[in-house]
Amino acid sequence: MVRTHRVTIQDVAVLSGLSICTVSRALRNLPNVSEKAQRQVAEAANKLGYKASAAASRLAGGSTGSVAIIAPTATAWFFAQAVEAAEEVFGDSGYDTVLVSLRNKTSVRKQVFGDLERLAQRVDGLLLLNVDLDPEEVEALEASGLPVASVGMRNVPWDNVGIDDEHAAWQATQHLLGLGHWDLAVLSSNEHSVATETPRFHGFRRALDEHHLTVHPDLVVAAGPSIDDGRRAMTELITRGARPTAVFAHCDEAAFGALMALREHGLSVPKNVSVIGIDDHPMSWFLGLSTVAQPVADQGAFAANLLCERLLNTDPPNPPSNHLLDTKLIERKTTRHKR
Amino acid sequence: MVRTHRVTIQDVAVLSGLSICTVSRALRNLPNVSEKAQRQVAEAANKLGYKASAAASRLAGGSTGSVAIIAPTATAWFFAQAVEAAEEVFGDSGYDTVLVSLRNKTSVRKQVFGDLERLAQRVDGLLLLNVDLDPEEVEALEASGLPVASVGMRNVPWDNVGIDDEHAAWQATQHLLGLGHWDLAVLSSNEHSVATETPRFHGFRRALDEHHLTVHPDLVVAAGPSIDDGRRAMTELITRGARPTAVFAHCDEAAFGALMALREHGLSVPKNVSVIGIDDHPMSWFLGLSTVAQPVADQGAFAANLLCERLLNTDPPNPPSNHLLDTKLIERKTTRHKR
DNA sequence: GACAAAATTGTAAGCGCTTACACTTTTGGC
DNA sequence: GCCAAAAGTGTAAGCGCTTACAATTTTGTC
Repeated sequence: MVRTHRVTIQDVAVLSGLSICTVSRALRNLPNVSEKAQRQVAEAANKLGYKASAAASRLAGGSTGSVAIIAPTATAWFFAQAVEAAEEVFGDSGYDTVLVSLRNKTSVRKQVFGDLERLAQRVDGLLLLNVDLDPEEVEALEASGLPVASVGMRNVPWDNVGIDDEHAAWQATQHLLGLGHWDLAVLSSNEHSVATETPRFHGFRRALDEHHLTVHPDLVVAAGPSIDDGRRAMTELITRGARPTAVFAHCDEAAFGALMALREHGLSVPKNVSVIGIDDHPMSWFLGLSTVAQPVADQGAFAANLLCERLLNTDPPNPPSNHLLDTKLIERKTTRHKR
Repeated sequence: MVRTHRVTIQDVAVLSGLSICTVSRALRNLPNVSEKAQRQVAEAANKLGYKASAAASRLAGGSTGSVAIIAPTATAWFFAQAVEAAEEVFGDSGYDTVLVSLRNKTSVRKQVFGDLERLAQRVDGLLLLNVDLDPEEVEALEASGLPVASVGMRNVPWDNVGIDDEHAAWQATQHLLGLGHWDLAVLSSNEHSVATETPRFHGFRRALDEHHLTVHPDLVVAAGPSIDDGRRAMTELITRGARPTAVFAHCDEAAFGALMALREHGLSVPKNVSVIGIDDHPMSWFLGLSTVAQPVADQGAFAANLLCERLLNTDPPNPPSNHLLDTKLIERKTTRHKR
């Protein structure tokens, strides 16, 4: 069966005996279409295997059938998981997924948020993963008119799904403190690239506060969500002469890196130093890494679903919702009571 | 500066004092445009900040400004790395990246390759990552007219970048054999979902052949590119009563899983069992995993560049090229001479 | 210089869809 | 039954671009 000519809405109109306009409305489930017409159109479209042209639809003011996922990086474990989970949801809802990795580069970031019109032209909605937005960017997003949903963000004027990052960090830190450690180092980030790092740092600080301890600036070091970054950060700490008895890493991958650096410098875990992360990466169990577990794919899928709902629901613009999923402290072998 | 109306090609035409048609040609660097016109158009477009509408362009028969990356999964380390590297190249060339994860599901796969027309409608080109295509799918791809490039595939009628998978597997296996092991297990795949697994299995077998050994069916077990799969596969092997003295895993993540399973069953590595993988994952160094290193991001970026070239170059359709990058055996602590 | 060929530019017809608006039919109340 | 309101349908004008093809200008040759 060779078809030389693309099946257009016109063909469906002819076959169904209705006008193009009615077909268009029927296909999009708009009101003012009789059940009979609806049925005829569905039948004709189905028989013809009609698929609307995204380009034409878009050009005429309709939807693009795509959504974009914006993430600080696409390689880190968390993001790869969340992206795939979201992509699945989008795919099942008929949307193509455009992946935009900011690659932790200011230039890319400026390019993306500086020209949201371009994106708005090409996608129907945006899913932001842990993007640490500044107020101007939030405003630009609002101005773009694009429906947005996010994972791991705070105080944003759209649907969000995440964990209580501050609490998760508090749990981890509290665990360390409970073991008698007070010289705590943090592998965090001052670059504001990953949104979850700020609340996690706050959670860390709050736990210290509660024990009447203060954050020692020399024990704070930046690390992105990667093994290499964690390793580099921990190495810097050690090289600098810092000798914390415990380390809180903002994610498991950074913690892995820390474990590496510690071992490279002859420090044994947990004998000399305790280490804890957040995530519960599949490697963590094997390495005995204590951590705070969070559901990752769930967050991506959940947020993607929220976005899809907004995209489909035309009528009642519900107020933005914020959903926090549970986290759980998992004690393993990298944390131990201070001797 | 509020702009109420989208800058169209019309605006550029007016400002440059030329016709829409000439502007369109100039913007796309088509022939038959005087240098003067070219300059005027560039200037006007620049001043106006003109960006062509992808939808309009596409509808009229032009390009979409997007490419799709198709991968068996998006979560495995290899794929996350390759995807991000490719996405960067595409982004720098002005293309949006549509991510399509097959999620190792036949249904998704059929859906994607069964309706390439849909994709052809929405993207200008395709980058396939280790997709183990059957002949019909290759044919469908050819029929779609979409420019294609790939990573890790064999005998395909388009540009490909990869490593010599058979050789890499041979290197790994040879290493094991050289250490005196002859009861070798393989964590491979019979599902034909990841393209590199077949040649790797062949490489494994060839090494055995050369030592006049044969592959023992009981020591072959399927495992996708994930820690969980590796763990499950190794557990199955052990539960089944198999007692190989060495294990070759088709990728490092599967090897990690194998290490876990071995430890869970009280088998120590490398004392009781040697383990080797392929990849050189960032964790491998830390775990002391012997492996065959391959450049991953390079492959993704390289293939993406090849695709971009095809997309841009209008004139000479060069014959498809195949590029093999080097691999290197890295001996670490999970492999040891058989006692 | 004249003239054909080559190079450049413009005209206008779509691409396939959405949507304002006009038109026709149905519905419901009295 | 009558009539206004409501519901359903159709007409036609774009959306912003590409591309035959026609029109114009430039180039090259003798």
